[in-house]
Amino acid sequence: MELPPLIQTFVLHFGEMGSRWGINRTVGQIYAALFVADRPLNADDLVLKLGMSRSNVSMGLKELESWRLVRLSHLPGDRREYFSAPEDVWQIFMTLADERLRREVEPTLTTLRDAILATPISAEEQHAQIRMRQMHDLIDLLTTWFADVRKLSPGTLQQLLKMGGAVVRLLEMKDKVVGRK
Amino acid sequence: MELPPLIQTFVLHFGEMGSRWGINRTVGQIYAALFVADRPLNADDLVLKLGMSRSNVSMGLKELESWRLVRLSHLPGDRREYFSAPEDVWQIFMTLADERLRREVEPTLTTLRDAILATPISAEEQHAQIRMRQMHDLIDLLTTWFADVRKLSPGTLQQLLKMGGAVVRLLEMKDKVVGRK
DNA sequence: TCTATATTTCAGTAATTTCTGAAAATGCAG
DNA sequence: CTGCATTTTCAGAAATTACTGAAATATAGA
Repeated sequence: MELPPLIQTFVLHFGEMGSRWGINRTVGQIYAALFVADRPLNADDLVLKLGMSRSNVSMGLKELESWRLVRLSHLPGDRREYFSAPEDVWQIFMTLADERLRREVEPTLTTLRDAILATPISAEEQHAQIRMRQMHDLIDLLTTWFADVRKLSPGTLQQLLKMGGAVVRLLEMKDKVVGRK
Repeated sequence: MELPPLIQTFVLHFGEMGSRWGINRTVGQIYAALFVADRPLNADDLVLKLGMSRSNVSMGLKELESWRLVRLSHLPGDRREYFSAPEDVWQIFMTLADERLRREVEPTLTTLRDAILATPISAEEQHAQIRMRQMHDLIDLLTTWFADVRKLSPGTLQQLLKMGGAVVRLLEMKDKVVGRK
């Protein structure tokens, strides 16, 4: 692995984290290397930097493309493809969240809905349905909230996040003004 | 696997999801079975329901205990340990979030902070540090926000989530009242 | 204490996932 | 077209992770 020590630590850490998140280690390393790079990198750059096989890099990049986490570009007079991570970390986070929602959360909600709609044939199944509905409602609440704040401009969203729990005081204020109990 | 079809689908789905999240398939199945069960289950119940070895169940339960996701109980005149998932799905979600923060996010923040504090020995490292700081600040913003709303009562939090992006209108209202531009 | 029951550990095996080199496919430049 | 640079595919090898049965350990009650 041909990387400055500071970057190597980061790349290795992300490899480990990747494997804890169902993304494999080398894919994590590739993304980390692209993320900190000061210019787009081609597949051979990554082979050199990360010390893995060409084919492995190719598969890793395909995987990252399927997550919409990399940008493709070309250099004049160079046929090779160059890859980079988006500049805006906030956008990277949103893309990641969107993909996880689509790949994991949505299928789970579908499974839950189907099970909830089925006719229970025993008390055991009836209780299971109650539990599944609780889980469904929680996931639904969280994803609906996310889809909603997702639409805000990054600036507004950031402002909102910085406020944290303090927004509650505003709610109370509003209730007082409007006159709710 | 000795489970009613409706429950079996749920258990299998959770097994698959578990393996996408760095939690292994059988641990996911065990938790799913406990989650929907209408009474606490002992290890042998799980062996019967899920068709896996006694030792595998034992290891899975240990893993779930380390995530603080199961409750232990005993039946009068029965030495065996009985396991159950907490009643409150909201609490389960919070525990999961807390553990993931502790195990994954905090070590990542530490790695990032260390790298940011190091002295860069090249332009490449200097650029990497800028990127790492961007990532650090985003993760820090999100975790700080979470720690803050985490303290709210489930009721208040739920109310807040239901509002979604609408809270922004309140912020604007406040700014108008207070007189900010 | 001893015994019976329950749980955990762990070494070996099985299953799965990751990784590689070689071959095939792609696609641009001439 | 043809030739060459580049990327992708894929079958097998390597590495990792999961799972099991058997043995060890723990513990409640007699």
